[in-house]
Amino acid sequence: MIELVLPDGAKMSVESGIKGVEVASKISEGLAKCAVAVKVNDTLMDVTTPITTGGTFSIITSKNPEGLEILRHTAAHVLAEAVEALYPSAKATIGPVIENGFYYDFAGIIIKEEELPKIEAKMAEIVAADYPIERKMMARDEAEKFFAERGEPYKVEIIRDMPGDVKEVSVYTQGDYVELCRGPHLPRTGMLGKAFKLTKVSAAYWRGDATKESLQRVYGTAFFNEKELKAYFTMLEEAERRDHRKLGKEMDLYHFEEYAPGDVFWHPRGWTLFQTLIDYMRKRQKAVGYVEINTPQLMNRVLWETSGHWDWYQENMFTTTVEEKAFALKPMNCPGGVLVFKHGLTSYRDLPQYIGEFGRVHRYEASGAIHGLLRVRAFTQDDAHIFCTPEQLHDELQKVVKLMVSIYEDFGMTDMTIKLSTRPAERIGSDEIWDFLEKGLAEAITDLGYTYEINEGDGAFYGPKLDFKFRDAIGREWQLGTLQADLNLPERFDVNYIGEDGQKHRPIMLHRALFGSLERFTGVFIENTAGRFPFWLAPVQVMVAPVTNDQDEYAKKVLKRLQRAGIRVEADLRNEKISYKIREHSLKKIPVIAVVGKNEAAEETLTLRRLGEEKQIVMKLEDAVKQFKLDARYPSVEYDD
RNA sequence: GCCGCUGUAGCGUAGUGGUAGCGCACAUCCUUGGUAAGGAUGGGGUCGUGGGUCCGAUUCCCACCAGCGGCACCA
Repeated sequence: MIELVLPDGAKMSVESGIKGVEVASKISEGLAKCAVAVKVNDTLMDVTTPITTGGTFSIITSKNPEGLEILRHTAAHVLAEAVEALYPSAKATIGPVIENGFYYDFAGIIIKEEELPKIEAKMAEIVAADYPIERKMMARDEAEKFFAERGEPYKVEIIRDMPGDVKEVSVYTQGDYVELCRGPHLPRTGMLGKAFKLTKVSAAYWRGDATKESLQRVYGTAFFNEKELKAYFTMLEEAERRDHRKLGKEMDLYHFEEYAPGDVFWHPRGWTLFQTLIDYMRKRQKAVGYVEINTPQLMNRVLWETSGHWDWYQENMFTTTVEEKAFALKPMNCPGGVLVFKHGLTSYRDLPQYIGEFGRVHRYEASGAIHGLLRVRAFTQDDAHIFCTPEQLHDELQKVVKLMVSIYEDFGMTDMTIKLSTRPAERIGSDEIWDFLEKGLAEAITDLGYTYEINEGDGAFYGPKLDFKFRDAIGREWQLGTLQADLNLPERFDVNYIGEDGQKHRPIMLHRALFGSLERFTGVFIENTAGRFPFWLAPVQVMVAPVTNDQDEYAKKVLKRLQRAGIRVEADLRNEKISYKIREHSLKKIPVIAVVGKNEAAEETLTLRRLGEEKQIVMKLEDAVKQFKLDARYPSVEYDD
């Protein structure tokens, strides 16, 4: 006999070897019916696997997040069975659960999007057949032989590559289909139900390695009921409406041309937004001691060889040769910053130094990587390099993180994840330096009460980094802010400061960008706000709209008054009905429409309609000016008045 | 870069082996209307680019360019 402790603390004594589903039916038959899996001592197991050890015990149903993962994992197996049935040349590889669904990768076939309904129909047949899904253990060499005979070379490779101490593996059978898998799974294919859908096809590399063969990936998703499935697709459709590429066109912010793939043509309204972001950042940075520099776009290749970028990234650099001298467009601002710092001698008394640059950099991104404003070939970083002593490192890192978070809060962007990227396999600098810097970054974050995830081996070649990631409309993660610690560039460029002892010492260099790329930040921000910018950021803050042309003179007067107050204002004097103008400027997401008619002209007032609000407010012109001036102020910036 | 898909006016789209429509936008005129589309008329297209097949190609084939979805990459 073994003892199981239920979630409510109740203890249950059962014979060893009992199945999870049998335990469930002891509690209630209903529970047994909807049990997806069980959890014994934090290990998930199939409901049909004999339980031989006592301990904590819980039943996983559709209510648990683990339940949904198991459902989707089983859906992936059903997908694999359907594909192998429909495409005899298909070889199954792997099919994991991912956020919002699952996928399965196949070798030996090409599947087009229009073939997905056919596969879904086959999956439905497998569900209708309601095969029991059975787990059994196989000796490792037996399993290898078994899958080799079934013509599943990828399964064989997976078994071969398992660690040496693995002696047996689990396989799952549903009908004639057999899959190598750790499990657990739904007890029967019928439990998958109807709430699944294949969503897209794409290519993927075997084992994520671009030098290996290309596989056919099929993505899908599954839920416990059709209502949730439908809600998921509704949510996706709404998210697509927030796509910055769509809103960028609708709001007339920017466009691209074939002549310059991945390089933005900013329109007046988009550029105003862009410049406002820079203006805001400049004020925030100035307030905490940053200075600003500007360095050349094009610098001699020798500089990039010194910095190490040539060795690492020459494939991704734009280069040109003039009079037999090779130059490269800067892909980073750091060497420029280093040269400015190095120009002259710096005393320890003058550290730390905060040297900022709104630097435009060019990187030849792979053609398939370009994505709207989120991944471009020319972008502007709100870059800064901080030179400090090792003793100052901890404080300086914390200051950057605090400033970064405060800035995101001003934009209402609080849903971020912080990643610590550690030393890559190929790098420069000694292990002692990496140890010191990785520890410094980790402590800076934890000491401030934030948590981070580790991206093993994902650091830059010259140092570890903290990345601040945000999601776009449909949930893809994009890195915005970055904070990098670097002892290598100072070494390579022989950067020094004069210490108290009169000797030269090596400073630590921090690289940091808070927006990261202004272009990317703009894109993510558009998607986060669905284009409804706060007043202080809106490219056009107020649109003056006369009811009839009789009020044109008053409208012009209002326009001039607001312009003089520094408000970004336009007047729509076209011969159109007021409802037409309201509609048009609302669609362009202009925060305030100031309607002026006969009454307003007579009384020197404005009737204000704020975006998204039905109610109208009548204000004296001068009161409105005061209000707009307050609304236009940047958050977290001190104003003297 | 890899695999698949797409490319028709500024934007959104229909369509075809016999050189193209529609809506919005734009222009002119009528209308001067108080909170999400008033009406009429009109201009605008080498159907992504270059080759090929064909009597004839925007349509079929090939290459290239660009975009989209993933993968790989991302200092």
